[in-house]
Amino acid sequence: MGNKRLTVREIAKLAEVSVATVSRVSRGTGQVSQETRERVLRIIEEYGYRPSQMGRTLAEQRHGMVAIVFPGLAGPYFSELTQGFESQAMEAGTGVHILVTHHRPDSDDSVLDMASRVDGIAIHGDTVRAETLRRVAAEVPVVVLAGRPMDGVPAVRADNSTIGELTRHLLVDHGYRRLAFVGNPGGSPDVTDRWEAFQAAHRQARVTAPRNPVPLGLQQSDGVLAAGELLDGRRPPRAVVCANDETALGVLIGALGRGLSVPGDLAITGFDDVPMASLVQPRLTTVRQPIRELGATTARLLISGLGNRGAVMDAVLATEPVFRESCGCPRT
Amino acid sequence: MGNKRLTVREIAKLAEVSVATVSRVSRGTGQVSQETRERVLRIIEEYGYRPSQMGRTLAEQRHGMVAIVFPGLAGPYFSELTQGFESQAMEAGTGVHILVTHHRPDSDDSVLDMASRVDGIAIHGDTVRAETLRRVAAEVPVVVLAGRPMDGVPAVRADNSTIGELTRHLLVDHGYRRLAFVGNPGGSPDVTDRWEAFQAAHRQARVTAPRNPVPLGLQQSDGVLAAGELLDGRRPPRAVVCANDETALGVLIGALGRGLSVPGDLAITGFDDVPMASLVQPRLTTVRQPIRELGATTARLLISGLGNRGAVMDAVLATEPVFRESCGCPRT
DNA sequence: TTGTAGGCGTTATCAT
DNA sequence: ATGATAACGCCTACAA
Repeated sequence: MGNKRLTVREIAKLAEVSVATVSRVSRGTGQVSQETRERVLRIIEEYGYRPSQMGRTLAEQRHGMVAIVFPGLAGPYFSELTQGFESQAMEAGTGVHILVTHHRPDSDDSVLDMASRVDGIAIHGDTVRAETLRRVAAEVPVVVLAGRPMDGVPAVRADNSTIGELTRHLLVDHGYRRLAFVGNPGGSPDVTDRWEAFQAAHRQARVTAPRNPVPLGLQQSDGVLAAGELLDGRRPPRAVVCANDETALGVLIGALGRGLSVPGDLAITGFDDVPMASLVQPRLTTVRQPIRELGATTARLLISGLGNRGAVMDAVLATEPVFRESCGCPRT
Repeated sequence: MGNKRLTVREIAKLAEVSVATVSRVSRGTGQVSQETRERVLRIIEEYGYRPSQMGRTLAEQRHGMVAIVFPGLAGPYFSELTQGFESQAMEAGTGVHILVTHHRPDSDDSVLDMASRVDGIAIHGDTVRAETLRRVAAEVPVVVLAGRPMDGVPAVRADNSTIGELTRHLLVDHGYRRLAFVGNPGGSPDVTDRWEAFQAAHRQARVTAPRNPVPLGLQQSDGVLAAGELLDGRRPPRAVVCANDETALGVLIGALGRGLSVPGDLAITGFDDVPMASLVQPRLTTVRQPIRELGATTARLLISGLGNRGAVMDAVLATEPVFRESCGCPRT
């Protein structure tokens, strides 16, 4: 325990070869005679030698590591995103560093610091200020995840407009009036888009949209809170369009807890199509977004972009509405 | 964009001083005359110089970074844990690297690799094999989080036995028979402890415990699945003790979705006391565990332990039962 | 107060 | 096939 690790030089001395040979053997590059290789390998094994990342990083001028920056990590969304991202990074032999800002005020510093510890950074939505984004991009390749491209920084995102189809469905197909929107448009580009699509659908259906959204977060508990705010008021909405499934689930729980019938008294829709969406009763009508693919595409773009600039600048992944029962549709 | 970053030497030349002085100024150590400092600072500012982490790490022989290894990151538990951990790390001026294994078979390699990129590692529960834990501990300080100490590796965990009090409460105070336990004891030390406390409480109350638990994961969707398994069977349980709040919430949702009354037809308890626990209807009876503190304590122990070996070896944080309505207690 | 020079551990070039 | 040696960028005795 705590045996100071040996260095190339020491291994070289023990194996009676030069450091160059040890390096060649340990990383399997270049030509080394069978005999020498075995001798060196034996010493490496015996002393448990492992090349130091510090030295290697400096010599190779690369970290073999990329980072992904999130605002938080509650909920299945970030978990999926991470898995997609990591799967691709792993394939490229690159490690992944997750950085969570938790909306801390000094988080921009952490991101900047991170910039000098990795070969590239994927930044989720509005986690850092535009100014910071620029500075980071000046140091390492950056890809915006679930946001808009900016100043030459490419982006990967999902098509949020599909939530408009859901809204139209509620308005036109079901004939509901008085819809509410749960989500904070100022919180992230995704929610901004969704709120706008929600409004646009109202305009197209020539129905007056609510003036304001219910500006809460994206966690389940926020949905429960929203349910309280909406349902205990004087004129509860007939249907509520949520910025994501977690809040929709929260609203559903809140509504059922109040003895309301869903969709009878209140229709509810979400966004993401997380596993829970099809497990609850009634099942959740939502928009399916390829979260894993989103993460994977981001990683690919980031890692390939480490070399060549100027590939895709704005990848928008397709999404699709999933009609189940929480909106009032019959079970198929 | 892509302007190759300047090095100490170049800044030194521009400021007409030595590299030593630049270093002194940039890191604020040693004595530098007011005049010189300002001149150097101006150049640093002007060219946006920031010392390379690569060089610094190698020279200082430390990364200024610790890692925390998780099996996954769905749910509020890991989010809280991370925040507690980061708050302390931040105070020590240390960065935090989050590594998620996702139960991947090759994840042990990632952890090993990580060992040479950070100054210390906190490993959650059963995320790595014992053998791997040993090898990692041979390279850097390690703390086990939510698990037992092992081979000189200290641990920080919560007192899981309190779930026995909950079980006793259901058995004795409410007189329920036929309890079920949801959670996979093989999945993590925490669940192992909880399952054992559940059984022990049965023995003390002289009631026969169920032979087997419902061995599912710790996510909400697992709870919904468990509800299906338990409630659609021939002899549904009268009460179900869940390994954590997420699954308890899932069971609750599943039960309510089947038209059952909770706690009338089925009593439910959880573990953690997450925000949702007190927001659902009925509110969840559970065990409160100081998750944030758990993370914070782990970080402190890890970072302090970077220097001196031999501090606390097994910190067990207190937990307390929280009686609400899902167990059948009246609303207070 | 400031500068010189060696070292941190690795990789890679260029001889041999 | 192998070895000497120069980077890589920074920090820090030690010297001046």
